[in-house]
Amino acid sequence: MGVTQTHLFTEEQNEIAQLAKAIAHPARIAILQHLIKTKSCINGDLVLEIGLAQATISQHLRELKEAGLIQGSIEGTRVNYCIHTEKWSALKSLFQDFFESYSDCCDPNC
Amino acid sequence: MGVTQTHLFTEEQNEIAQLAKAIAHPARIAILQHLIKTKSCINGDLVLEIGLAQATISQHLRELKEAGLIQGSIEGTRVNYCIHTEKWSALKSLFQDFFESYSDCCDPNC
DNA sequence: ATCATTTATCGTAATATTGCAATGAAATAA
DNA sequence: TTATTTCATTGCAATATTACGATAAATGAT
Repeated sequence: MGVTQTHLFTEEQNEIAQLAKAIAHPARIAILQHLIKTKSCINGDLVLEIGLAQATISQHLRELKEAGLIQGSIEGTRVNYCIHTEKWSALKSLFQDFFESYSDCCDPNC
Repeated sequence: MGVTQTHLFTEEQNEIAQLAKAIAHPARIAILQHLIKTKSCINGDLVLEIGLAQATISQHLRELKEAGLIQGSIEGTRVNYCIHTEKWSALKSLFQDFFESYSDCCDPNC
């Protein structure tokens, strides 16, 4: 026990949950917001911006990368991360559809 | 260690992360979808619908209730859960704003 | 009152997440 | 070459999550 029973659920349910989990930490929200604001940034900037240790930031970056939400390109000794536009759009649509599946069905005009 | 450093982040970052965490499990997505489809339901229905034990479903329902996303009303020995409309709308707006903060800033037309 | 039904809670085990110091790896600068 | 800088990875400790059996609490039925 202690492990999510993925096989019990649909692919969509698992996908929504997994992407929600990717953004289910304030540090990762902060990272994404910083990436959006500065259009790109590096690990070092984030360590100063957020108060967490370098190893911890790196770990959060990896999770966001594994979820496909960001991508990094190496520039010398630095790494330039930015939002993965296509994945971001896909996430937006997926969540939008999920949230609207409620309001749509209860909207008296439909 | 092992505990999220909430104090390092803004209230908004913590709120988005916390709500994302509330839906960051396929069982809770399945529960919400079932509530939306049937417009209301009870614990027992969900145990049959989803393959998890009654205690586990009850636990997930509590998490959704604590996040404010659903509310339950007692009907005899049963409990009738439904989506909390206002909170759902708030969640939708919060996520919509977050997702659009990227596309807006990168839209060449703005 | 007794029993059945339904949901919540408790206790516990297995696993996952969070955070960081220490160390590695890779490029640049001296 | 020998530092220095920057990021990734490893290993570990603390805490959180997931799941379920057992049990409690509350209502309704007999």
